[in-house]
Amino acid sequence: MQRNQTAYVILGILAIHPHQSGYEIRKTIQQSVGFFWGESYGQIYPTLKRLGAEGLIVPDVSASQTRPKRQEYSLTPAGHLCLQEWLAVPYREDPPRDEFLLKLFFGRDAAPGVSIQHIRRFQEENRRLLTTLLELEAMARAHNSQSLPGFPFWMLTLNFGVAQLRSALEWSESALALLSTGEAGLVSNPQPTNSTVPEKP
Amino acid sequence: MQRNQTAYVILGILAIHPHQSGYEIRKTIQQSVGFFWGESYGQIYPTLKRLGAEGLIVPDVSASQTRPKRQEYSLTPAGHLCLQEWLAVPYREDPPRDEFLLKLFFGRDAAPGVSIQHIRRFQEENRRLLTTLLELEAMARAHNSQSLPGFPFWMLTLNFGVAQLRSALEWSESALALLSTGEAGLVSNPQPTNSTVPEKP
DNA sequence: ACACACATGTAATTGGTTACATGATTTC
DNA sequence: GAAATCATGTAACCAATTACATGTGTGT
Repeated sequence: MQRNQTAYVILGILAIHPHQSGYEIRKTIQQSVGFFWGESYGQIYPTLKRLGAEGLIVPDVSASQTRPKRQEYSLTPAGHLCLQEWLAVPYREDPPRDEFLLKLFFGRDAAPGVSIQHIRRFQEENRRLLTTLLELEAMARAHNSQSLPGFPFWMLTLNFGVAQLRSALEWSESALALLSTGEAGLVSNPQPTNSTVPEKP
Repeated sequence: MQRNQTAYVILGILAIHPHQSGYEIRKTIQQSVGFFWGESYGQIYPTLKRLGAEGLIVPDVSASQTRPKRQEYSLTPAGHLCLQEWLAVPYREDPPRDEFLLKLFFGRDAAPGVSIQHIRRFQEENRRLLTTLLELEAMARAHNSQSLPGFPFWMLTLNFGVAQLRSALEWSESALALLSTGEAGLVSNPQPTNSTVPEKP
């Protein structure tokens, strides 16, 4: 097996952004790959220790300007090599589990209106996420970036997210339309129907 | 806490299709919700026992025509109620983890060509899955179904899958285009470029 | 005779979340 | 001086996969 995924995210983040502490690494993860990857402290701190013991990262001793005590780390050459090797290995897709789709699939056995509610929530969350991603994209384009060597890859994943969300939102409209004829029932929350899918500006 | 997801899939499957054994339940899962949900035997058999002990399902005693010894189960009224309650609870989305996107994101640090390889594989797998789903859809439409009360929900999830896959495939084309200018490197496997995205017939 | 699909299960391990414990620093 | 956020960590728990063990029936 040997799937230490957490370790590799940390290596990858440190490769882009050296001298970060566990706390910062987590924040960076949330802000950059957050929409398709998450890590908890309970996973990060122990892994940081382990990576240090294996010589893949080193705790920064210098530049003790840090206000509260905190430990920053950087990649060693061995760590960078390790990251590169992992990147070359075919990706492994872990078994998918989408509770939203599952509940929808079993919608026949749900009380009337339930599935519609789920789809509504799905829509709202996807809209929210989509606007976040579009903002991120705009910032990235406008701001510095561009010339950074990581930029195209970062854009690629962003574009992927945007494309998936748009398609999910389109689907959700047709899904609601389909269920409204026949389901309906007690459909609360008519909602001011805030526009529809955000478009790129 | 309290997310017994496995238990609910089993209840849901038995609600649609009673008198199934653990082995069959697993097959049914793979064939129906397989593209967004998976279960292993190590999870199914113990859960079956537990659900029996809780009175949510009953082992079928009758109709012992089954060639090899095997235990079939059916929902009890309590089990059906339990399923309904669970369906009404807002879905919980578990933290996303997409190793493909992660490796792509760190593509800057990969050897040349690596990211392209990943995308190629991604494309192939999505094409395969898409054709499978389209076949399923065609069968479902043509075949019996239609009138079954579960049909619209089943279609909804299928349509979702198809939409997501199409959008992913479109994205992958543009991604390859983007990486080909600059990456390239030693791009093996020029591949006979088997058409592109399958269209609906 | 051999292999493969049917069929049921258990044990070990792991990957991961959650909750808890603790304390410093900033901001209101 | 209270609250929020920065910051690091540990322990308990759990869901799930994997590998193993075992045996029957079917087809070649």
